[in-house]
Amino acid sequence: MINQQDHILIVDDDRDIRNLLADYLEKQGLRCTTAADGREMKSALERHRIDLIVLDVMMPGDDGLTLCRNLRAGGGTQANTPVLMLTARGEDMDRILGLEMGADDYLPKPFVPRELYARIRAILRRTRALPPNMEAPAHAHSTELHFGTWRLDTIARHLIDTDGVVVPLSGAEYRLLSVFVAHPQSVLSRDQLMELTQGREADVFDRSIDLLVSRLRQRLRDSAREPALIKTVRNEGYVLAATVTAANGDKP
Amino acid sequence: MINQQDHILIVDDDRDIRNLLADYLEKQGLRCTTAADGREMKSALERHRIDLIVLDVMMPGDDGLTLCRNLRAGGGTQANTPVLMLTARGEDMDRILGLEMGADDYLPKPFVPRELYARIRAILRRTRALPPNMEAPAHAHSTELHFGTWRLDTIARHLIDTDGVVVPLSGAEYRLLSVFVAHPQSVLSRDQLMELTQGREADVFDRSIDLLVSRLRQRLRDSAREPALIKTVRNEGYVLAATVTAANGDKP
DNA sequence: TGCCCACGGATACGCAGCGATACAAAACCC
DNA sequence: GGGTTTTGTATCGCTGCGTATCCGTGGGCA
Repeated sequence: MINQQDHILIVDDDRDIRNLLADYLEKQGLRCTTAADGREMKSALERHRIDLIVLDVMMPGDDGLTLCRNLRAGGGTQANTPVLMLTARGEDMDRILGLEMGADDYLPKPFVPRELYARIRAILRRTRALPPNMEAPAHAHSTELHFGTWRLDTIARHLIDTDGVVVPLSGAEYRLLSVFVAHPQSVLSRDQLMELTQGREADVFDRSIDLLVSRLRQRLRDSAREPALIKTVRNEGYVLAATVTAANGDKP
Repeated sequence: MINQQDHILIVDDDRDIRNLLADYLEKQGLRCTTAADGREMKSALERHRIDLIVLDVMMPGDDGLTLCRNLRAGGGTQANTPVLMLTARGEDMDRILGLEMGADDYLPKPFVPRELYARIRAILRRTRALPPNMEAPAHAHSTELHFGTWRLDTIARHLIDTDGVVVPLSGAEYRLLSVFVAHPQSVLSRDQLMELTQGREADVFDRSIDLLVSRLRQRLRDSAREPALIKTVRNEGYVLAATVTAANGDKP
């Protein structure tokens, strides 16, 4: 498969700065997405697998500090994404890096893009190293997700039906299903699914997602004709038409 | 969590290093105490409420690993204090981070103080974030780790099944399994596994990890076709699909 | 209503990634 | 130093997943 690029999300209200930084970083071989405010940032985080966020402190509406704190506190799947904060000189650096905010580094303006790139690489190198086993015992979130008549065991990475029969999943199938259960009842385009499962973009006439959905439906014993779980939305994508409830898989 | 300064204990036999680090960290707003050996460390722990210990591995007398293990096993009030281990590159990183030793992170020398500060912040943030009452189990020093139907005896370095039958492991097999057990449910790439088990980089078409996994699966009586424990994630690596719990191996 | 046609389902097939076995080199052990 | 155990290399075969292709179908439009 391809050399998976790191994906940077740049959040800044100034359009020129956003584009300038994105252009520079892309020249250095990074992949970039931009967002103008907290709302766009949130939506970008839902649509892409982001490796690092560059966040401006000074912004109208929610400022960078607030956004960073919310990100960390939110507990979403991307709550631990590294953050590099862009600050004006003289701001309270300690607080930014401090425990409350939880940024991974900061860069005072003005700066040269080269410096930004260097810091991004440094942070990525650090975080790339294995996360030390912070969460040894039972995970905060649950290990079994119920939807329809199925349970998805997120530890064993397989399905269990009502009779307790285990249905194994391949790696790609598990990733795809994970994405669906993370976004139930919302239509996911092929681009989004591609992005969220593989972190890469789809070629123009890529049908691999269709095929994967087809294989997943077989696993779920869901027919394409009358799908109970994964419904096709013509010209748009697919939807998981079921409610997902979290339950911990503790056995008595 | 507010203005109360975090208090770091630096344990290193080299006086210059101790002072250098303490000065730097104090400039960053942390409070520091230093200790030259295990005895001083113990006494500092009795006299102060320490938030994090920076511990050098290489020391005359008791080395850092021993001190860390004793700290965890001792069961004192500070038995769960986070530990950041300073190591020479190529040391047995998986054991350091592993559940047996119970360090929270390590930093290979040489490093820049800034890096140390960043990691300290990261650890404090993580441990702060944990609910206050879930004490101990995370890092309780234990000689036996349970996962699936197996127990891993980390002293004898072998496996025990439900019937008490002992399955021996070779050195490489044990190291690999330790890494998996220290990072359950996360997909580990071949590069990471190579790094953590051997401390060296993989050649382009190195298949030694595959082979080792295969041998380990045999030991665990886990088939590659329908793996219950070590699952293959195509193009990515392997994942231990089980929860790991630390238990002390005391038998009634 | 009937035709068109684009979209998506299904099947076939190829390839690269992985599993397994055999064998060689290296390390270890009396 | 010879035998044993462990670990890496070479090779072959299988399979998961992607591409190619064909077919069913459903909606738009006259």
